[in-house]
Amino acid sequence: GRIHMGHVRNYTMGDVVARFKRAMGHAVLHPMGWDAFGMPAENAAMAGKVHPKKWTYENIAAMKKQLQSMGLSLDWAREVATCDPAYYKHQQKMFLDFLKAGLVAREYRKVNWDPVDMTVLANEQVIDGRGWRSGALVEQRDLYQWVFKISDYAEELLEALDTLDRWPDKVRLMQKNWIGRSEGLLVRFMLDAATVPNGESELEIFTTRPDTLFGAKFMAIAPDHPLATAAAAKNPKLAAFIEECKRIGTSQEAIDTAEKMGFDTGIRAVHPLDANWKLPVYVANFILMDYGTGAIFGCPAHDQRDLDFVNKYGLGNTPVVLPPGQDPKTFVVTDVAYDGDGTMFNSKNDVVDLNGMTPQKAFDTIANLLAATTRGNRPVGQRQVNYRLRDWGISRQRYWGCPIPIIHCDACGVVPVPAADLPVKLPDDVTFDKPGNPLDRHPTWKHVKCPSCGGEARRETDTMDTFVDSSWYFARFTDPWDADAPTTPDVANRWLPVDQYIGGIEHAILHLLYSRFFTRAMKKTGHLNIDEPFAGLFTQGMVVHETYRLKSGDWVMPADITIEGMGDQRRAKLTATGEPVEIGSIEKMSKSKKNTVDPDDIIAAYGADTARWFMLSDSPPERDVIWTEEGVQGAWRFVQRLWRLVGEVSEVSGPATRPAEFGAEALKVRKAAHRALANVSDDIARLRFNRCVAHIYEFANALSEAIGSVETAPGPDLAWALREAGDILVRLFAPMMPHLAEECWAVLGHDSLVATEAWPEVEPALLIENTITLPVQINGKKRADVTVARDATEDEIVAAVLALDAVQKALDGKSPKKVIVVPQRIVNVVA
RNA sequence: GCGGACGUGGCGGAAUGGUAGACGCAACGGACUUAAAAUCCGUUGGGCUAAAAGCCCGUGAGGGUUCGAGUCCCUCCGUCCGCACCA
Repeated sequence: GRIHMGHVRNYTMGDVVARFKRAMGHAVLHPMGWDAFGMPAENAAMAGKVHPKKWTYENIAAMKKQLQSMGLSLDWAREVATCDPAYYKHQQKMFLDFLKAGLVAREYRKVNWDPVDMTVLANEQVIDGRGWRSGALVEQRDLYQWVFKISDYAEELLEALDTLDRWPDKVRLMQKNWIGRSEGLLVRFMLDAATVPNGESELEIFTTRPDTLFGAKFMAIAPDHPLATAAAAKNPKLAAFIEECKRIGTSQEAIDTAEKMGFDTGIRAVHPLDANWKLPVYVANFILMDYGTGAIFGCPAHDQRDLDFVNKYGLGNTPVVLPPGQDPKTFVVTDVAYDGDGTMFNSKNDVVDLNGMTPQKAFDTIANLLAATTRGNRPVGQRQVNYRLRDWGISRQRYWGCPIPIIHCDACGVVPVPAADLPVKLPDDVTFDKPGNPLDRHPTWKHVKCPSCGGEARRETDTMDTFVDSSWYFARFTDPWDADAPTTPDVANRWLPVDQYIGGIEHAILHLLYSRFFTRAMKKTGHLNIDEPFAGLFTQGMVVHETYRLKSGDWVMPADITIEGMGDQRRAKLTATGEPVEIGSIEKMSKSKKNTVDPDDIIAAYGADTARWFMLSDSPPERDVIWTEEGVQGAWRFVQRLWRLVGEVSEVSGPATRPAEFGAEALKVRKAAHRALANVSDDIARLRFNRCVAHIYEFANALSEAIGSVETAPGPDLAWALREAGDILVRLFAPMMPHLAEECWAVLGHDSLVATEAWPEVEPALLIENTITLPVQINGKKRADVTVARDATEDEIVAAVLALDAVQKALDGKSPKKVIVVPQRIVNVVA
């Protein structure tokens, strides 16, 4: 099988990690070098709710100092960490292929802008709820952005989720919600000519509830809707309102506490089903320009936001969907909108009669009616599927990233860098002394000749989002030696998709969705011919640890404290000074909370095998592992025990030739070994490593007992069985504790490496018992056991059960109402 | 607000609708030792009981389906996660 463990930012990562490891003498358990050294700003900002600027420059200074102390220069770090020219060459080529295929666009976009760092924030950074998006630090700007047209694949990405049957439902659901498909209707409302600012004739809205058109009370448009802008030009109060919305709109607190605010523009819209029905057009702060058309019609009775709005502005509501069991004469909506199913009412005029229909039928009726009604050669209403998923903005105003291979020429416009000139490399001599993009500030780097006309031109100074790097590395891995192309399609198609991808849940949406898009884009451009990148996905938990904090609020490392007492009496103090320390919640290991355990310390104290064993044994892999000292010590003791046990086995184990017959003792050992083998094999395949560990403990306990009961020299059959058991035991734990296993394998007299040995074969006959013991229930409660032959008939079992004392006593001479025999499982007597 | 997951001993956790608590940690008792550590043996959900046998109660709370429910269904409580003014 092919397994990708973890998510590596790019192909140079191994090199970065390896070189740091060597340079620092530091064991790196997780390939996080890129985040830690390449992108301190992003990383720190996400982890610590700290403004990135502070971290960027301080961190780079700190990093520089650290590197100097190691005899290395910042230039060296940059060389390693920023860009593998080979990888970026192919990435740039692919970017240009995507461009040619219409998968890339340059959009004049409203972006979230960090005014202090002068950096565009990625979409996800603003909306993902982590840390630093406080209103004071984010403003909206209009800017050119390079985007990948992932929204072209919205439907396909959504539909194909059903084919990913080895992905967790949770991740599929998260992606489904992220794509956010909704079916509705685009409706063109005429505007009352006497009320419009500049002769505008109509307003197009998107709705998923055209069935509730008769409940309409108002229209609302986004503060940055063109109609709002036009109206504001002639209405200073409206302009002030819009300004206020924009100011508040970017702050998350404002959205959380969201008060619905609106401003009547004075414009009136004409109801599409009744030319005499005029609706006021408001500018409202809860309408998003990004979604639909940036305009809605409000039906307060059946939409909570609209209801909140009308209740504030006194516009009233008319219910048009009657909930089941309600009386149309008395049903009213006051504070809670009704968005459920029901029967249409209050929905009839000369044009159409919806009364009595289901909302779905009414939806279709209106959709068909408005599709058939035309104005100016276009239908008034048109079915439309909308997606929440937006195109992927990849432009970053940062140094750390793959340069976008584009040249801007005043005469020729946007010109791709010719293939022969790839890769576009980052300059080495950049300064980080000022905020903003060092590439843009660089004196010479961006000035180039236009490849098309030869005139003066400028390089694109944006670099790519590093998610681009991670979106196709798995394909590159299939043939990293191909110098000419990003992939060797034959090779990639043979290897991919990845059978089992293992990563953290934090990548559930972005990384995994981007990779799925990239796979499609690479298929379209001929780099791959597969549909999905990852056939199986497993999301593993994190290692977490208690946090410790001083009165002053400073966090303290676990290594610096001493813990006394137990349970509620547990108290911690600073080892050095005795100052009391508060024991806090268990959280993801992070540098900011200092609840990390240094891998060096673990390895020095217990060895890597113990660390691995503990992490596997403690919790199911999808759950977080709580790192505890006691738990690790327990694992360590077991390592010692295994070592002794294997030594004992090697002393008593016997001949290499298999005896023809096995006595009872030998058979018992063999059964234990093969049962453990069968169980571990099964659980490894299902990634249930904590159960594997339990089976190995059980087997080791059984083997110890068997050896303990050998008084003198064992007979040849037992000796052979012990030898077999030892061999199986070592191979069972070899994947989990490879170093120990190799040592043990040698002790058992093998010349080979256990790593190269085949997995042992189960002898099925040893898993079958001749007699089975069934629990006996009386009225569903366990009262006794019965031991019968494995192939006993149901009648024989019933007879045996009815003969039991406990059953006799319970029946008290009566015959049972019913006896349920579940073969190989249980017997239940219903008295 | 919407969506999802989860809730089992002192702790981490086992349990295709079929003996609840596998296995481990911690704790307690014992053996070994001058002693400690390590190691080995044993006990360990609660209650009734001197003890054993036996019985009763126990998987967040309440109800339901079933011969049988930790597991399935309904209501509620709690915790965690994701999305969040998406029309």
